[in-house]
Amino acid sequence: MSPLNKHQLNLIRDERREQIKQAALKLFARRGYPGTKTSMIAAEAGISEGLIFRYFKSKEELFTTLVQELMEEAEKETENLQYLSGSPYEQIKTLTQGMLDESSKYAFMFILRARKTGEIPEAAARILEQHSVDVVLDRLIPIFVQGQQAGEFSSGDPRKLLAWYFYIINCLILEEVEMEEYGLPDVDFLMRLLTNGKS
Amino acid sequence: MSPLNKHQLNLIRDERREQIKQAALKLFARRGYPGTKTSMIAAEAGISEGLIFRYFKSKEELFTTLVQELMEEAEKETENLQYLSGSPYEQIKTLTQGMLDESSKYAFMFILRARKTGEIPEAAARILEQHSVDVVLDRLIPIFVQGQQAGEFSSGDPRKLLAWYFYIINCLILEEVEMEEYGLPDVDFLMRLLTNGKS
Amino acid sequence: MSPLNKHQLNLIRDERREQIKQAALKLFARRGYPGTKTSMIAAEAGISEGLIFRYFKSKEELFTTLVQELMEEAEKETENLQYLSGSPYEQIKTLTQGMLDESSKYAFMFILRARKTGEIPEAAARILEQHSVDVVLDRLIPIFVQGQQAGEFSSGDPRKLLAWYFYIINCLILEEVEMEEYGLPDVDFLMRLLTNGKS
Amino acid sequence: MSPLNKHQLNLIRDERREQIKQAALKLFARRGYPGTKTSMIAAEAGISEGLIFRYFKSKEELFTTLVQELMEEAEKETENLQYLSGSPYEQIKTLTQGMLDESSKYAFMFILRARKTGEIPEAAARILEQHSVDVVLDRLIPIFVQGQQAGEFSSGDPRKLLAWYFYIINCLILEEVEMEEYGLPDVDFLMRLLTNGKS
DNA sequence: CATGAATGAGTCTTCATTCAT
DNA sequence: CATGAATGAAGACTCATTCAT
Repeated sequence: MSPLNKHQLNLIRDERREQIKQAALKLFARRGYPGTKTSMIAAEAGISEGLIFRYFKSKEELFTTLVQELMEEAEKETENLQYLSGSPYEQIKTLTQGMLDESSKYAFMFILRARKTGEIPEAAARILEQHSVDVVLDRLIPIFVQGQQAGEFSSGDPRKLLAWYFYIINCLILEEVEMEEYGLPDVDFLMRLLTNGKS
Repeated sequence: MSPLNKHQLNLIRDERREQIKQAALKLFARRGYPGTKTSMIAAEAGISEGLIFRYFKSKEELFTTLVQELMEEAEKETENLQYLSGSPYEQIKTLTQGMLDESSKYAFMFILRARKTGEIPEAAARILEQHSVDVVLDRLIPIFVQGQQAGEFSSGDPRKLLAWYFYIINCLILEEVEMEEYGLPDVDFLMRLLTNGKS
Repeated sequence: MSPLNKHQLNLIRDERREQIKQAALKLFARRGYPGTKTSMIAAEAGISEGLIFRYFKSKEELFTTLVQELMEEAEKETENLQYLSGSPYEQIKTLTQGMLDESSKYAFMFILRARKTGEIPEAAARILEQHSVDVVLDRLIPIFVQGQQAGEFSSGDPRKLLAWYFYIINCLILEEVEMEEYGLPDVDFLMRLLTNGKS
Repeated sequence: MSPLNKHQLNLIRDERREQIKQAALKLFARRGYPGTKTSMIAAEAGISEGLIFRYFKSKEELFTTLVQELMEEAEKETENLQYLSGSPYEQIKTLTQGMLDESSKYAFMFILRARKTGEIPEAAARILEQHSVDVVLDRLIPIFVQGQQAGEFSSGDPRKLLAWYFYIINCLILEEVEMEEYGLPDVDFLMRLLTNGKS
């Protein structure tokens, strides 16, 4: 009787849900939680405003869902750090490049902004608290120390240097301004922060 | 005749005005124009919400006043760049330090955020347009080139290197997160972006 | 000890009170109760805003006092109607002129506006209710009938004609617009409403 | 696809818009711009306060829209004056009757009040300035003069007599108080202002 | 399922009123 | 007594959310 069978409906549902999540991700990433109006999400997703609420109980749930899923992904990615290959320099560079890459840009931006701004739903805040950032740093320290020993990286407290370095990378991701003239600083330029500049 | 003379009243008015401006500066700097509620400004200034409107016609005027005054100050500061002393490295370092300094932090953050976000009152946007950022960069190029010749700075397009460098400094100012463990990256660390790392 | 003795203080008090009442009368008359801000009254009276409240407990009390006093005066004036002299035409004309006269303009306007607008304090409304407008009309009817018999006024229900006539006079008082070109209609013109136009 | 087609939605929108405009017209006409609260308009229209703002950007825009539309209509009506028929007396009477008629009452009252009170939005004031009232008067003068020659109207400066007459009509429209006993003065009564009273 | 009209709680702003001086 | 700075409750407007269609 119904023109669409159950399976087809599920496909539509999933697709719509994804569509909304993508739109929301981008907007929350750039504008934060309170700065993102549901009307903007609807416009970005190309749907009506009301429809969002058939897929997510509230703006809050939509946001929290995104936090949840992104953190799970991040967890997995963190695991994959061990499979980085090449010299220490190359490994860090690859990682950096990955972070600055268009494809994952909004995911990083979203999480970073959520962390920075206190202004997120309680539930989302709790999820974020469960996932420490330091884990990543810890994994990178051995690589960095190796690089120091190889003379690729400048000497100094590895933890501090990496913390500062990634702090800067994070800031760049968050700001995302398209520099009109020169574009984003390239990765080799950024890596100077870690090297002796001899390379 | 009057219980408080005119002079005393003016002092009170000026003080209140300043108090409101300081509170607003801090909040606008961190949260942007729409993200800052007048109730927050009142709370930060320790006054009632209504009082703001005896000193400023509207939230919009308060914001625009800040933009105006800060840009005038910036203009003056730009003039002072010529009086920087020391080696090129030291000059850039001093400048950087000044930008990251607590005392001027909110001023920079305010202007940077205003520029980045389109979401400011029309009037404020027009004031910002009148003041180019590139002026500062142009003033620094000769210094930088001198530093390159002296071997203090790495070679490369001076304009591009400086643009990238200050872009990063700007991002740091904008983000302002207190890194729990190590604090903000120190200036010598940041300056590695410009040097060969030999120093 | 005090530079002003009690008597002098009372003089000041009375004068100030009168000053405030005059200012308020004018403004309430023109703009009605809610349309008149206390700041306007203060400005019109040339005093500070706060001072009003040393002489009147509230805007409401100020308004109600005015209603009260004006109604008492009106009562007296109504008595005086019997002393009008001249022909019926002249008597009505004199009365009309008196109503349109600058000196009593605001008093009439005030009361008329108060009556028309429901938007006045409860207490004021109750005072107004106690004083019927019809009393005046009733007093005029004999005069008007006399005029009809004398051929000065056109025939017809005297009460209705007078009611309409004064309704129009009231409207003119209420509107008070300065007609640029010709000024307010003059009384003889208005009186045509009551006469045969033969005069 | 959509549950209501575009046409139906437009009907709803137009109807609501009209509903709001009617409610606003009535209230603005009676109470003026600042005296009319949006909550009153909502109540009068039988809708929620917020809904007004989906149809009009602001109270100001709602008011200005009304001014605009009413002035356009007035323009057309002014054109139609030439098609008045009957004797001069009948023509003026018809016109007067039209102005006092229930159906157009609020439109006249609205415009008259807007003109009288300076307290309207800038944009509305500018529209009003573009439309002179004198045009109507000028059109009526020939008719009136004809009536004078025919002995229907009393002699005297036609422009002045008409100005006074319509000034009074305007006042009546503005005041609109329902006279309990006798209702509004009827038109023949008012016309006595212009005639010799012989008729 | 999808739409967008409708609602109401919260923000910006005004204004009567209070109060320190 | 007189001032004007300060307050808070109410009006204008926005936006997440609901719901008839």
